[in-house]
Amino acid sequence: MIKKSKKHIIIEEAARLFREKGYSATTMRDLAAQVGMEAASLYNHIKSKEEILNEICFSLARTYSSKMQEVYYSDYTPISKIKKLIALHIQINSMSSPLATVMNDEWKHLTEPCKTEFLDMRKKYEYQFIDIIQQGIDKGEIKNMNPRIALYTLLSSVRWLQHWYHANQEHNVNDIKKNIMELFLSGMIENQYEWKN
Amino acid sequence: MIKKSKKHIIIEEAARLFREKGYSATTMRDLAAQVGMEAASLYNHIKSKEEILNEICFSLARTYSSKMQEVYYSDYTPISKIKKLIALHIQINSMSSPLATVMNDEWKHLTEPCKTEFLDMRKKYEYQFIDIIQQGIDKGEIKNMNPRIALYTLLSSVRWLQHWYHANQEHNVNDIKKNIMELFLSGMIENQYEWKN
DNA sequence: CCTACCGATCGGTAGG
DNA sequence: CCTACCGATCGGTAGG
Repeated sequence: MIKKSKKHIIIEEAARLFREKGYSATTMRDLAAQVGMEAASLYNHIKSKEEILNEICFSLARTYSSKMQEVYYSDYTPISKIKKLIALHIQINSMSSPLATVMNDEWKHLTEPCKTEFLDMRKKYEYQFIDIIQQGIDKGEIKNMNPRIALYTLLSSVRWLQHWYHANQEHNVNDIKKNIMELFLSGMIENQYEWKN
Repeated sequence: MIKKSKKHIIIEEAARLFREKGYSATTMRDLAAQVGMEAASLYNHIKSKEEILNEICFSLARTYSSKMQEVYYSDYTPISKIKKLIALHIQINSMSSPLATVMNDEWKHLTEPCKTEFLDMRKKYEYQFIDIIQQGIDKGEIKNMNPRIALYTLLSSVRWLQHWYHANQEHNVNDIKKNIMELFLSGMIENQYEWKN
């Protein structure tokens, strides 16, 4: 991105407002004020409020998808693939960028046919992720667990990082990554402690 | 709850709509249609749209808080306390009730002074939960990890259950509870498998 | 619980 | 990029 077009700036500021107030509660006049122009002038750069949401959701969805293709067809072991994907999610969710929050929380305001297209992309991503987990189970690297439950729990678990961007001073991303990875891969229990009842 | 007052019904239907379309995008006319009356008639039972959101958020917040007091001051070990609290979160998030989703996703539309009051309740809850984890670490039951990171990851990880209420046929709640508990307590890696690099 | 209606504000357009 | 403005719809009220 060599030069930030006005459109680009508008979308960035919109993402910030959508994260803060939600898509529906954000008005074009809010956005115009943020960018420093009148509401009517926004329409010289964007077609509609809806278009902005589309651009946000799909740009990030494409990032996830292309990274998935790269990992899925690589030669790493299933565990290594999973680690790479978790790292990707942590990275994206802990960036100060509001894009992740908006995609995760506001996609339901997409309208057809974009909504279906978006959900299809997500479904494919999840399908490939589940397949990697299943391969890990088949190879004996991963415990025999329900791969869908494991996936949803994994993806869900790193979402809180979205809301933590303001406190990134306390721990850096690598610290957090290490903690979460350890938690998922080998659990929180000390090995010598007997907990099952 | 012996008899469902009209107010109770209105709040329940509102929660369903808020979950589906979001608080801001849900209109009082949508809600009126759902309940089977005119928009103006709603105001014989509730004071404002805002009041509905308040009731939803605080009723569930009180449920969490009172359960926390019960667990926090009990004689169980830290690990057992954590298991009880995770079970509570799984239970609430996997109920078909829309209350959990609304509280989690729409609290930002609360207005002052309710918003601050709500966040204070949440802060206290988190503080007590972190304290339990820290006690587990001090006792050597739990690995030495950052308790705040562990907590947020834990609480975040069960949220996907909210969106899964429609597919509850495939696995029952106990199945899911077992899977998630195992994942958190001892991880997804087979013990004999060497993964650290 | 309804009809009738309010002031405000919404996303967006016309025309320059 | 602005002024001026649009039809629609919002949360809510008056009065019965």
